[in-house]
Amino acid sequence: MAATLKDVAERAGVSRSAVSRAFTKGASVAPATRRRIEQAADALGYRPNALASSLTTGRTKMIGLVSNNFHNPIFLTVFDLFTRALQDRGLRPLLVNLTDETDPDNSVRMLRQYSVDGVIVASSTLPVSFAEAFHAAGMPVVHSFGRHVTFPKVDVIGIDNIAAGRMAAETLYRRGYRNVGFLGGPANATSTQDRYTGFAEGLSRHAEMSLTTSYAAGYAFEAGRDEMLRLCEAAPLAEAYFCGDDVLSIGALSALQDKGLRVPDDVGLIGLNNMAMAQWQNINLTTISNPVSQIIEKSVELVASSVENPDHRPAAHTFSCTVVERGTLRPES
Amino acid sequence: MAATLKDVAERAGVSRSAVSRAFTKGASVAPATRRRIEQAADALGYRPNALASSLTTGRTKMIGLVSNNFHNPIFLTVFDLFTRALQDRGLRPLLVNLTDETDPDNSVRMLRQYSVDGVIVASSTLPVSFAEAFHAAGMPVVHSFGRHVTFPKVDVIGIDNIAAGRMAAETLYRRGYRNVGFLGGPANATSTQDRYTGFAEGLSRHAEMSLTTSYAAGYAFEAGRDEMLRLCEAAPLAEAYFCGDDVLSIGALSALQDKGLRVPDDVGLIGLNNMAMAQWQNINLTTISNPVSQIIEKSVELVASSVENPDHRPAAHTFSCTVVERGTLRPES
DNA sequence: AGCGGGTGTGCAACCGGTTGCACATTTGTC
DNA sequence: GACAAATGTGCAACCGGTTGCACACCCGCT
Repeated sequence: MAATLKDVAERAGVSRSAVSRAFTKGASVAPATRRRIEQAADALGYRPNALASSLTTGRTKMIGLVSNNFHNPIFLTVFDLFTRALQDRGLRPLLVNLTDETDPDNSVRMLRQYSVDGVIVASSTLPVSFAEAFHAAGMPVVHSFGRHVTFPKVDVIGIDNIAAGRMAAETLYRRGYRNVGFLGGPANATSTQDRYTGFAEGLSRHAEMSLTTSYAAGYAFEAGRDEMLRLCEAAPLAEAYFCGDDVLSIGALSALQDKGLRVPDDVGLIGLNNMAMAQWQNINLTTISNPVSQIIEKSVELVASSVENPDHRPAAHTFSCTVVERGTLRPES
Repeated sequence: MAATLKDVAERAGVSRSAVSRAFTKGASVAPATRRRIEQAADALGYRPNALASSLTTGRTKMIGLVSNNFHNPIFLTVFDLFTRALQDRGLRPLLVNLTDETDPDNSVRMLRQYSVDGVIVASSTLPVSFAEAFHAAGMPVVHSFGRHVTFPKVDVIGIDNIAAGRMAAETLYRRGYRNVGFLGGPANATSTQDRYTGFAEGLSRHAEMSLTTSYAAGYAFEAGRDEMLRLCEAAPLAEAYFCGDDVLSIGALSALQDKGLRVPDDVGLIGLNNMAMAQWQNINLTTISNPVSQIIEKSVELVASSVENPDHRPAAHTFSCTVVERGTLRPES
């Protein structure tokens, strides 16, 4: 069906090598031959087969994009930015949806079979070992939104969740809240753990602060809502909650509204991520920004460069967060 | 680095063909040989290279997933379901993000170079001709969420937007609204056009209905909000609006709340899609359901089967919508 | 023992490209 | 005009698999 190298070569009256060279940047081809080849190629609608050439060049220009966060609205932005950043560099995202899988073996095997040039693991919940499995299988890999560690085995690009937790603690303290709660995501997610650690540590700097802790079943609206409804029933509420993620905050907000409680007058809320929806005027969530686009830009840059330079030294690339003041905490007095 | 057919063959003391056959379903291999080969393969961690085999089999098991709706929250669900449905059949999604591109040439070229087995165009805004371009280039293609036409050149799977528009009209009529508005998505999107057509036609069956029309700049929260703010300034509002999409409705809702108007007491709203967020209790949007998961299941089934059977007869597969009663329209009297 | 049919395996060509090497041709230099 | 260097092109091998064909082998049957 589709024209091949041979077809073009015959039509142009040259060898297959000549045609191949006419299509590879930097090869030497006489101007006249090049013209003849281009004409023949145009006439036949010829395009070199990327997969066939990958066999000899060892490059497919495909990048595995592995994720498990298909329920958090922020990932719409994440996928948008990743795919565009990759496309801008001529790379193609091969998408892998993990859905509850925590064992990397399947993905590793599959992405090896497809000879991807590199892998991006985009997840704030997977353990460090997940991304390392790709590295062990010989693939360049970066872990975006992953846990910040000082000497990682693979590149990690994200925020320092512990610092973000501290920032939340400090923010609540300065607004005069004393009796506060942590409403985290799933307890086994690294981001939940680190945000909790930082939050608790930040609070402990101020003797008068007290903390109650609970975990939602997932990073999703319903999970946040259910957990907050439970809290409303169970015991007196805290004055303010640090939610492990914006979508949890919004769920919590909905629960509080249902219970007839006003935010921030009765209960304060602060989220994390600053996803697009947080600034919707009917939500107007005070939150901590996650510099998603910087993280993604850096991730793609790193995966692209470690394809070229396989023995590059992995590091943690950490971007800083800032508090975004909106309407779900009382103002600083 | 990675083990190849040859390595396994040498280790097992057989020919390369034997190894190949041991890995292809239905080929005849003596039990004893198979065992030796499997041992050797395990020892070397061998996995057949999917791309190399695609050269001779003509199948890559990759499917191009082309979309331009990376800002509508419903697409998070869409990507989740598509990737899972594809994976369940052993297919791999190669994601293409169009971002403002309306010319299919680039995508067609790229997906041909990667020899994808088929293409899914997932978009409610692209013209019919877009998906047809892949068909013309010899690739099996389905258009999910595309315009319903009676004799399409490629498979179209989605809802009948004209019928959905009529349904919205009828719903508003039965609830006693007489003076209504259409707040559409971008005027050049096929879904906007068809929903408008159906809505206007539905209204015209009742002499006493009157209609005002306006279009938001895109299928996005801010676009809906901005347009509704403009309407609030410009002229007396209609009693109720049919918004071309849930996310527009939510934007409109936010605008109305800001203006101190109550929904549904002062103004009614009905959306379309029934995305997850529409049932969030602080939104609680009355809307028309879009049977997304049926559409996706059917799309994947069709693309997979038209890979096997290339000269299959394309058709429009239309799923029906229903009104989802929630809190943004006054009750039927 | 002889024969027919089925099963298992290797050879070699092929899929659609790339690339080292050898050689021919052009170009530049004095 | 002679010679070296630079440039352009084809041959053939290779990337990692698949597959048609030929052939060897084993089995059961008369």
